[in-house]
Amino acid sequence: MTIAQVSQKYGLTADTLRYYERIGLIPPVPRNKSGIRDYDEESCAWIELMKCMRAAGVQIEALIEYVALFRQGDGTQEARKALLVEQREQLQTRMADMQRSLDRLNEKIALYEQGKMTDQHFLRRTDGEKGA
Amino acid sequence: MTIAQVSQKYGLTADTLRYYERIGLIPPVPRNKSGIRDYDEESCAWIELMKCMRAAGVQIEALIEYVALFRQGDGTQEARKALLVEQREQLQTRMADMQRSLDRLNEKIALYEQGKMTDQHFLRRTDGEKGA
DNA sequence: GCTTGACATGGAGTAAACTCCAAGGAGTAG
DNA sequence: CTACTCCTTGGAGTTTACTCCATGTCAAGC
Repeated sequence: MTIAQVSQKYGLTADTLRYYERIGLIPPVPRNKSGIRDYDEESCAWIELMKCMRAAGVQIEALIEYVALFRQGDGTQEARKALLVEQREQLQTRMADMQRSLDRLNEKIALYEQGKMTDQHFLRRTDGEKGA
Repeated sequence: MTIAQVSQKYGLTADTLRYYERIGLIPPVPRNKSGIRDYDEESCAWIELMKCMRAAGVQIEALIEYVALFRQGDGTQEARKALLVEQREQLQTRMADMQRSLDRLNEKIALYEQGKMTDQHFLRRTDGEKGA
């Protein structure tokens, strides 16, 4: 597959795909004799994985390190696992933060829906002080 | 409360607190006769709210607009509610992305835990192609 | 009265993650 | 052969959200 096709397939720009490869977020992509990228299934799978991780906010640095360990191979399983566990924890923490935020948004929206929002009332009671 | 105390209380630097006020992420904080900020409960509540929203990744732009509408008052309830609903949707989308990512991390970690990770095996089977 | 320390402002600098661009090569259509 | 399009690289530019800094003010302590 050409870079344009992969770009289309995953909704990432060609620039982003080249950028990901350049910084080591994905392993080097195979090239044809003219030096043009020819993405195979493995490359695509890496891209899809990284798209998923990035969409979830996992830091590029951590992912680069994972790929580096992976490419190094021999005896890096423990380190890789530790890295994944660390990222999982961070992810769970962020999700908990988001849940708290979501709860508050829901409360506020509910107040608006109940029509309890004359401006002056809202001003002092729910946002400024008690945070409904 | 002084800026130092509020900084301490919420774990945000004084620079960040001043920055938030400057860009309108929170309404202007009351000052004493020397022009020094004297945070009251309402200011603190705004800060706490914004800390929560920011921790969840809600964009500053949207929050600034919310505060602007809020300060404008009269007849902006619908717009404010729409804004909150929009942010709630984005938050839910991001949480779903994170859940997908979390599921994949859990799968991978489980494989490492089962000791199914001889390098060559892992290389082709789970990461490169099928993405376990 | 002078020093010290916290706070003020405006503006420059930083980090992360892209995003864009200039210059050039390779394959195809006419 | 020429034009065209898509690809290449290296490097500069952009956006978001802070973070740091120079310079200055003011109240309190010695």
